[in-house]
Amino acid sequence: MVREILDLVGDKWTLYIIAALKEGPVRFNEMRRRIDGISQRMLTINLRGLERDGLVKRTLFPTIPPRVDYELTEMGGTLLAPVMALVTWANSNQENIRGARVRYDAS
Amino acid sequence: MVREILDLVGDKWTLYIIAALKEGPVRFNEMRRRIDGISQRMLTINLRGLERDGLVKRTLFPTIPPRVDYELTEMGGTLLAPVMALVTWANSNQENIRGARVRYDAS
DNA sequence: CGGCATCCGCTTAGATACTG
DNA sequence: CAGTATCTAAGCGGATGCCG
Repeated sequence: MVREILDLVGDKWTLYIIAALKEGPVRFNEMRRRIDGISQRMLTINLRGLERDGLVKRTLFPTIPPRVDYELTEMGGTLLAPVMALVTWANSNQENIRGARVRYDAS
Repeated sequence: MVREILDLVGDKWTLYIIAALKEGPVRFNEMRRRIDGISQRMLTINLRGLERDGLVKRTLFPTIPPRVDYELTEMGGTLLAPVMALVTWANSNQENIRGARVRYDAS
């Protein structure tokens, strides 16, 4: 079960979705734009999963055209810190990693 | 590039490998046993990738039979904290997530 | 023991088209 | 705008066999 959850939070897109929601509610297409490279299909599937797991809340405004807001739930908010720690780590270590790769590939 | 790194840490097995190395050097087959469900092939491939990225150090002892130790590099060690934060989060929230799923599936 | 090479099925995700 | 449906290829990963 813990395994299942780690597979979830360690999923390719989950990190980006959580990070994209850190400022507050975001509409569907706005998220697509924020998460470079994600397809409509993948965003939908992953958002459904996160909603099912109680990490993301979906709010439909039945206007025309329809509007849907996604935001972190309370539990989703508690995941933000660990996720952002990872993002920060990635930012600060990109140079080191690039260097390591160059050295490795050279040998 | 940051994207590439996040894909790395968000990889299915990376989190487990890093976590498995937190106590110190571990031999290949010992890791296999610690990481439930990973195949030899996947462990090898992922360890190579992490070695290339400078996160894991591989030490070969040319004895018979051969012995190979894997351990976190200094940079790999700095990734431990964020990763363990995620693991801890997964542990503390498994009940909430299970509950959320039951509620979602019921509706 | 700690791999690498090959084969292969099956999931996954991207592209595309369609809808309320 | 925010999806759903369908198709397809690409690759992920498991199984197996062999090797130093």
